[in-house]
Amino acid sequence: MPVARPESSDSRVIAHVDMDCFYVQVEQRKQPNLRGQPTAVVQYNNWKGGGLIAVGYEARKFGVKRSMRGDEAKEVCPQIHLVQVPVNRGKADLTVYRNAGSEVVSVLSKKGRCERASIDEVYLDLTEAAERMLAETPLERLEAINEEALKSHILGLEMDGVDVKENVRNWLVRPDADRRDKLLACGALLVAELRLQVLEETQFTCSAGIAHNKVEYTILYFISLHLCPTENKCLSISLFLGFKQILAKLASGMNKPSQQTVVPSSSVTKLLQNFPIKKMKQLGGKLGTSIQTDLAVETVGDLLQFPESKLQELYGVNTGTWLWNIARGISGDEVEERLLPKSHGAGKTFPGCSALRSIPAVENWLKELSEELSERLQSDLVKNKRIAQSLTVHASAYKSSDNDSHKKFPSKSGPLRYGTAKILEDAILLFQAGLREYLGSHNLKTSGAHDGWGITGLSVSASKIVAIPSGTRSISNYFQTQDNNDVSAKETNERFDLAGAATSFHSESEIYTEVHFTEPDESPKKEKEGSHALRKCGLVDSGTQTQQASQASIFYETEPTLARSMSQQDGFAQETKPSSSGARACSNADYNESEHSFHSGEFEHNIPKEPKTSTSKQKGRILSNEALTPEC
DNA sequence: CATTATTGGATT
DNA sequence: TAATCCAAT
Repeated sequence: MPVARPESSDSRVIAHVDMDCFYVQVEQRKQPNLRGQPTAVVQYNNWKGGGLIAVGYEARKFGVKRSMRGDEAKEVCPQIHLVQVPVNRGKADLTVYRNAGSEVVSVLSKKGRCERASIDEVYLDLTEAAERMLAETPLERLEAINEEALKSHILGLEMDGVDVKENVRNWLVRPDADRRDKLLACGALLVAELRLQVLEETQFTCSAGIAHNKVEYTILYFISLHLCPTENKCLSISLFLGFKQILAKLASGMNKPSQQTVVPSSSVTKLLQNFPIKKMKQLGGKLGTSIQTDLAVETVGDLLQFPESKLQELYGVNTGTWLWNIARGISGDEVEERLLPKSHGAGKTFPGCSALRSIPAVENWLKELSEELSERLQSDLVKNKRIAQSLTVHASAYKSSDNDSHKKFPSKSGPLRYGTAKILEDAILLFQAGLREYLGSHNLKTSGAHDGWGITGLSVSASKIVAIPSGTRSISNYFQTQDNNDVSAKETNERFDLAGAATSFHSESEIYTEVHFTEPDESPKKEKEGSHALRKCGLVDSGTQTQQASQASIFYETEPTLARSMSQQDGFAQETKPSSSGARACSNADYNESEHSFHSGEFEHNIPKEPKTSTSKQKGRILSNEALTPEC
């Protein structure tokens, strides 16, 4: 539930920066010939042309929409360039976009507190910078104003036809403005600079809103979403909100991306008055719906009539006050300093007939997912000196036999051990625990026998990430929860020596850092599993169960970067891959969405991936070719 | 079971 | 801490 933080007469300067059709921009930077062309990014091309996850502005003019299928997009815009999301290990790989997002963050985080809100969005708290600017340079005497700042849209500012920029300039430097407006004006200047800097350093354009808190931004987001593409929508929304002039103005500027908009507090009340309640952040779901029905409220303005006490008794004290404040554009939501994600996850869905129906099929996919996750954890460790402590496996499933077919598949989690093989091993155990519970009394019998169940989604994620304080040589201290008995700190130390052996080298355009972990003399082999924490959780059945503390005991295996992975992983694969042809043959679900089968010429292929030589993958290719049905 | 893949946050 | 749900993009 939303929690209200007491806060009023808020003079912060909060900006929200949102990349324009980010994935498309990333692809266009990679292939500059796509610039100016109608372009969309699509993933998985073998079913109805794949799903669009980003649509460029040129393509939007043709009515191409996000989450159309590639085929539909082609229908309305035959010239469209469809770029595939990179596929690795049989699944979409968003790494390039994550990295591009990081580039942007590193520019935007220079002027104030910065919160990475998603892969392509950040919040900035520019209060201090704005105050400084105001103190140093009284706006009235500001000579050179960034051209970009002059293009700002000021909500509520009447545009009397003449020179728009002059109008904006006047607003920005208006001597009789109150302090809060002046701060916003400074914010607008700062953001203009930042956006230019982003463009210079990354070649990406972005749009931004500047307001006194996070909530006000919601409005901008709504407006930009709905006004952006077409004139028609623009008109209807304008009428709907009753702000024809302002919004029309805004809309005309929205033709091109790369805009910024200021929300002076004087404009907030009017804007919120007719703002649809369901579009407010946090109210898009059930709470929003119940407010609509309980109170017959359609817009934020409608909420104003209800006293705080009434809202509190209906929705609880916290949510009640939160609502009361929101209706008045008041929000104490802080911008959290956070440049890095709090968790990593790799997942894939297996819709329709692609559902996984055998344990080996599931294990194969868990392997792919675990590899990706491990790679990302490794990179996070090296780049950011952070360690994840918890591993979670989620699945969704159906059960056709039992009438109870819509039972939820339980998620399972436990301590995370580093190393691809360890992660896979634990992921499999967690999955099996989930499956047993899911199937209840059903005995899963032998590995391949599917008893009317199917897995329609799988994901493996890592969370509880903690930083290793810089200057620390050993990390063991940062893992253990108080009770640790059988794995001594000393032993863990021996296994992981971060600062000790870090070297870096260049490779193409990227910089990799290689960290050598010291291997324990006697490698912890299978026997070591007896002490694994999962056993303690009862997730594996073993007679020889060693008593084990619940601490996150982490065994680092050496993780070199490129070439090595083959031998090691293949070795492991053989170990874990329970069955071969038999079980595989019965499952067309095995690798049914591999990247090899696209319709030639229909897509702009993403940099031909180097043949990822993995035995499992090759087997998968062969299999999927014969197992693929036209629809599937 | 065809809006996928990820995130983050809150509740219990 | 684990599991579950919800919301957002």
